[in-house]
Amino acid sequence: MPHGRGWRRRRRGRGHGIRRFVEPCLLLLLHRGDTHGYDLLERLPDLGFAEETVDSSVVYRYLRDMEDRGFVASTWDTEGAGPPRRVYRLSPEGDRYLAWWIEGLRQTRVTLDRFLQAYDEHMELEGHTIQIERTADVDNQRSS
Amino acid sequence: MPHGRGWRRRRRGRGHGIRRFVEPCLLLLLHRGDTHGYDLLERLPDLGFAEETVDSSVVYRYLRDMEDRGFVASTWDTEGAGPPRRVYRLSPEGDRYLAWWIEGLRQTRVTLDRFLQAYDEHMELEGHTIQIERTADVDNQRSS
DNA sequence: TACTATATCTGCATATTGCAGATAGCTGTA
DNA sequence: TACAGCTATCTGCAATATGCAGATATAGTA
Repeated sequence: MPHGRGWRRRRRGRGHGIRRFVEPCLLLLLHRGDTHGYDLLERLPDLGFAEETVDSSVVYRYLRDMEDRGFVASTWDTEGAGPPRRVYRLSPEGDRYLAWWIEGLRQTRVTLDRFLQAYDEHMELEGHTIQIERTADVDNQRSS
Repeated sequence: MPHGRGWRRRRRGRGHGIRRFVEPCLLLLLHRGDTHGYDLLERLPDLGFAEETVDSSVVYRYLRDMEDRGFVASTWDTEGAGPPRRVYRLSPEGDRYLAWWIEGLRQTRVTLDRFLQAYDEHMELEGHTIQIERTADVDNQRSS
């Protein structure tokens, strides 16, 4: 539960949004080709994180975690300028993991659409009711 | 991060899915009319939780929390059979909170669609590449 | 040297959520 | 009466998710 008492007050966590969404994003980016964490971090905004920024710690933690689970493999790249980079490559398991994610996200979209449609339908009915009430009021005013 | 090492192993949390999604569901249900927690719990499956079940503790906690934040108000109903029920009513604040949720969920849908489209486009390109590679192979076989 | 950009990683606090179980009233039945 | 089962609400706990702050290190530039 949000601790904040006020409106929308939520210092940590983004409140709504899809859980663990960075994970499929990283998987897709890695499916396009091998890279290191910092590069992935910079590419994330193109992939859904237009408004919201992802913290670098989250990206690095997911990468390490996915390596532990065998979805990616890393090697050190000491070529070029700057500090060494840990370059990640998607494994066949990671490929299947991405497919599993996509399946889940498609289901999430169905759920989301169904909910938003339920909302719209309810509000439209509500609108009609208000319309009828207003008409009734007008009639009352006329008849009085 | 998921602690489980195996595939899809995730005993708690549903992994993907929309965070706090029960909250807007409860708000919409309450917008349709006042009711108590148990009734809301039973109505939730109609509203997006077709597959997954929501634990009763989650529902009751969100209701109490939203009451603390002024989005709903409760009264005890001791009429009728069974134990007393705490009946919730949406407040004007709760009404605006629902509207805020809807706004966020529409944004989430945009993000989700954009990601899934990026995936589909990438996979289609991938498919084309494979097609070209295969054609090249066939050509090689022919020329050899 | 000091500052900046690149790059990775850790610790902490908070938030989210499933699971287990406590408590209690009412209903039907052996 | 006893007890099983349904209704109804609530608490504690553990696992997970995630933002924030900051540590560490390399290399280029003023």
